[in-house]
Amino acid sequence: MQAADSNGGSDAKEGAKRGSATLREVAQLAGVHPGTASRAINEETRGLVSEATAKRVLAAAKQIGYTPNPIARGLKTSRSHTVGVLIPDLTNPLFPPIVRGIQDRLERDGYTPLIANTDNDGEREKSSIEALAARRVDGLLTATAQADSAAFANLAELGIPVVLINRQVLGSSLRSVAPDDRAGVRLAVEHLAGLGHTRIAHLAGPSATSTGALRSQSFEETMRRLGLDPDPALIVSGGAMTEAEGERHCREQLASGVEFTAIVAANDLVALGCFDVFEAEGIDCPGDISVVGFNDMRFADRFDPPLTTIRIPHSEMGVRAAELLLEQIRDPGAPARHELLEPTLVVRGSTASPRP
Amino acid sequence: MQAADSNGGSDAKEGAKRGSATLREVAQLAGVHPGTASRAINEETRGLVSEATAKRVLAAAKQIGYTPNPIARGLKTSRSHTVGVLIPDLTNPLFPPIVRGIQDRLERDGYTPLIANTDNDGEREKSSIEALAARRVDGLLTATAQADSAAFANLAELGIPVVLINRQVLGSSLRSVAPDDRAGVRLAVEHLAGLGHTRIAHLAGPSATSTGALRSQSFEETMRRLGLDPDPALIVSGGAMTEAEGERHCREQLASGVEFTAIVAANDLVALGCFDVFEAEGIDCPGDISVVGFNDMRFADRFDPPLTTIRIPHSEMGVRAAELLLEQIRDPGAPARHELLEPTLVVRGSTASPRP
DNA sequence: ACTGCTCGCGCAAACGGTTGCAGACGGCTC
DNA sequence: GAGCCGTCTGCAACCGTTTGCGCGAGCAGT
Repeated sequence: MQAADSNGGSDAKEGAKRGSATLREVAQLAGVHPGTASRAINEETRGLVSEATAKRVLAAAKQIGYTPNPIARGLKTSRSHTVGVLIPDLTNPLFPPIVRGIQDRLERDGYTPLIANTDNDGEREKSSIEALAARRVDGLLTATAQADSAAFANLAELGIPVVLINRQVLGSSLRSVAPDDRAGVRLAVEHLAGLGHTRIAHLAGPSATSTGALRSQSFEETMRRLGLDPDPALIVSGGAMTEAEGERHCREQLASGVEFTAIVAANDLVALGCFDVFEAEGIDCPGDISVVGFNDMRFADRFDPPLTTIRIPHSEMGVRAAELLLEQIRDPGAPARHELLEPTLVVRGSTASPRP
Repeated sequence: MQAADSNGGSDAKEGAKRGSATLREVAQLAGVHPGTASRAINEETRGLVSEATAKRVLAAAKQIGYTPNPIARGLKTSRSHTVGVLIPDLTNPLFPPIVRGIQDRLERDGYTPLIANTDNDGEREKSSIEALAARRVDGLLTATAQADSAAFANLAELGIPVVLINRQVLGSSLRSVAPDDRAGVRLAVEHLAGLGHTRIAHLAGPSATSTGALRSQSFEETMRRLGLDPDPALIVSGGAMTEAEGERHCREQLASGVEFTAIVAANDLVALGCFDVFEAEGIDCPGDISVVGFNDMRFADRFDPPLTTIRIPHSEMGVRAAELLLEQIRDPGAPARHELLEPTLVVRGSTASPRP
């Protein structure tokens, strides 16, 4: 600050401090070669220099507040210590906890997530992947619903590790972590059947996603196993898993005239859509119709009525996904793994026994 | 370990494609010098080469699928095209829309956000800032409540632009965008007064944050202006703006024995905390006590009762913040600006006239 | 035809680290 | 005491782009 020596350029002296010191400066201060300084500073190569030198270098680094420049390092090592995270929409309450889990786990290992929203739009997804690849991410986590598998195959070819979240591509070598959708739906149907329901409808998600497909598949299986009729007329599928689509499907189902006393919704948002038509049509939930959701997203306990749903460990899902990816980044040859997280039933106010 | 790749060798051809082609290769293919290729590829320097050459280079680039390596570019230009985003907790429903706005706006200009959660912990905040600085972000957006202003001053000194979200440091040169907290609370109080309430309590946030301070300040002012008594016994402040703290404060307020028929909560989460004690104590809302929140976070319309609250344009806030930052990155000399976003009152089911 | 321009392009030096290679040095064995 | 070996450090070549500098060619002016 004190312009003691310089002319006017109060800040332009001492290398301007911009972005802190360089390795070269540290080396100079410690009286060693930059290469040596590099080795001393890097944990893994520290063993290559004498303890005394290491100590001296570290002290020098500390003294002038040196922080390694990851950009420069990345250029040489072609490692960015960065991973891409693809999600449909951060605004969907399902994702923040997942992302949070990812961030926390990644941070521990010095990795930084680059988050991109795709809005479930194939084009956006593709361009996001390209952008991420251009940024030289070391890996990719993706929680998008329908993936252009071509794009991912591409990545795999480039040698960029990928792990899928919340869905899986069967038979592929892509690692994944997802809730046990089948088990979850099983829990839901059994709960409803236990309450005495026999005519249960299913508002399924898009069958193109493993989430949608698995859940409706499990729905049918469980119904059958319990001796109930998985009437195709009671299953409507295809739409996105949003409130709007839930509302639409629920309305359709009601209009079809087929009788039912309970609904297994593809997820909580879809269940919320049902609530909307109930409200509009004067239907009592759970009196007239019971509903169970899926995900147990935040505030599910505060809706009117509080939503009975299937809880999955969101944040843990993020953590595990991050771990799988890290593992794969370090050892690209590791075998593919598909991890399934156990769901649990959370009974609240949206389910009850059917009227006799 | 990585003996995996040696024998199979299927992928090791053609330079392994790892991370796509380099500028040098493009240049070679186009028959020009790398420097020329660089100029041709870069929009801004394209004018320096002949049109014919540019065309040839671009074609070559396209042919071999060249994508510039931002790491290398960043090393040379000391621009990472990356900005840090500091938030307390992504899991707090207030933030996803803000972040989404930031992402969308930044993306348009080729910038990528690096998001870090601080959990309102000073230590974490400091280390996050350091980590972000180490990654050489070009700027910083921060939505954290209480900021160690020293840390930010530090950044400012390093020449890293900062813009504050959802709060402001008065008199500082830091740019900021925030909702007009005073106007918001004014709306809330006027609404309540309009319904006939005279004894209105305020569950304030921490006075150390501009959000908390401004809101409670405006509360008192408005009460006074309306000729109502801003009884200090009706104002409790200090806690974090969470459900738990809201619950605690609400319970305290009730226990104090001071009469009141309405509550202005510091934000929606605090309001939710009130709902919890109402439920536990058998208090009817809005029958016995009216509540108005702040933020109109997602699902505020679905609570029981639907929450009357002050809506602020979250996503727009993110967008504006990003714009301010971009502006400042490009022109560091630009004057400081504090932007205030207009809030609106959203009347729902948690407010009603007091019992006569 | 010669000077003086402008225009396009090549050249090479960065940016800040990492890393294979080789040499210096000291201690050990025989 | 010579040879060998292991340890530590210096050297320099990268990694992929950007960019200041200068040179040669083309062209107009006189």
